[in-house]
Amino acid sequence: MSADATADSPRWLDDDELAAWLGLVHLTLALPTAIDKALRDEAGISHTYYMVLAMLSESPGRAMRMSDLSEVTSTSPSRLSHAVASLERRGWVERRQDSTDRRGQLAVLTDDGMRTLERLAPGHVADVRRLVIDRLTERDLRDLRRIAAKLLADAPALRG
Amino acid sequence: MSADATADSPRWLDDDELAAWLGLVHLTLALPTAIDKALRDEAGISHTYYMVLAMLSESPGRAMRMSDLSEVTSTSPSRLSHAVASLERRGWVERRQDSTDRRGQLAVLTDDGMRTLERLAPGHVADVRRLVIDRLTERDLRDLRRIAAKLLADAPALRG
DNA sequence: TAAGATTGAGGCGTCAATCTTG
DNA sequence: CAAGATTGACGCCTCAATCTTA
Repeated sequence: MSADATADSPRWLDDDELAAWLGLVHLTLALPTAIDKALRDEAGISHTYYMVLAMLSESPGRAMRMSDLSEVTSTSPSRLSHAVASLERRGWVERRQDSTDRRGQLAVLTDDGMRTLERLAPGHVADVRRLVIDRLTERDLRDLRRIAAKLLADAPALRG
Repeated sequence: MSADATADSPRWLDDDELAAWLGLVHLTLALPTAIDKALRDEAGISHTYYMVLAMLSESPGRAMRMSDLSEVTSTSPSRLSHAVASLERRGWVERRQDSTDRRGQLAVLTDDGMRTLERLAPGHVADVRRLVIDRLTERDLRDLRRIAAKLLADAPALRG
């Protein structure tokens, strides 16, 4: 990190660069806050927890290995462990040993967890539309996909 | 929140909308993590704390009212109180009563805080360039500013 | 030795309650 | 009563250490 930290003359950001950066910063602060609050009011869980339920629901057998689940949710192994432990206490997820590799653990969505997800999904999608999708044009969405893909691609620091 | 939560047929996201949304989600998860880690390794503070120091440094007298500081850093009053308390313990910020309105508190950047900011700034800007700015074209930056502005403008849920 | 996963401690943020001043 | 700000409890995330199996 910070390879230029000791350089004498760092290249500061010009006005356009700063505006883009600050826009992105405020977005990364405000958007998770809004989404988290909506889900917390409805079901007492964060967006990360919601994504765990959602990813499991679309996986064969409603089950995934912890390590795979960790990747698709952009979550560290430790964070995921805590999250699944918390969801297990609520009865929405169960853990089983992976039969093919005894180091692995499988997270499985319970019927109760599935019902919770189905109860939350419509409101969540409505929030996503209201906060993001419906505020943007087709062109905006295309540009957003392109920019996000560029920033996430081949960026060790921004991916697992 | 979730005005359509009880609707029978929510409008689900199509593939393009979902790709844009998930791109934004992974960005809002990965980017703060990377920026936080860099600053934490250097000085033991989060990006939010860094922004507090940065905003104070550019204010007249290196001072701002808590409520104003709260707005420009996209931070709740409570969160800011905790942050300034923590920065005060490190000796980087001090608090004073606002002389014009005795309800108000002024956060003031100390000399030590200024030195810390000057030590961190070059590395931080280098990180921002490496992770974001230098990966995007002029056109990308223009599109990013436009999209961020749209999402943050007139959105009660995404602003103070 | 590495890979998969967990644990407990400590830091940060939210929430609700509270205090003071306008 | 409203506005500005703080506090303590609780939940989530990071980090480092640990355990088990490959």
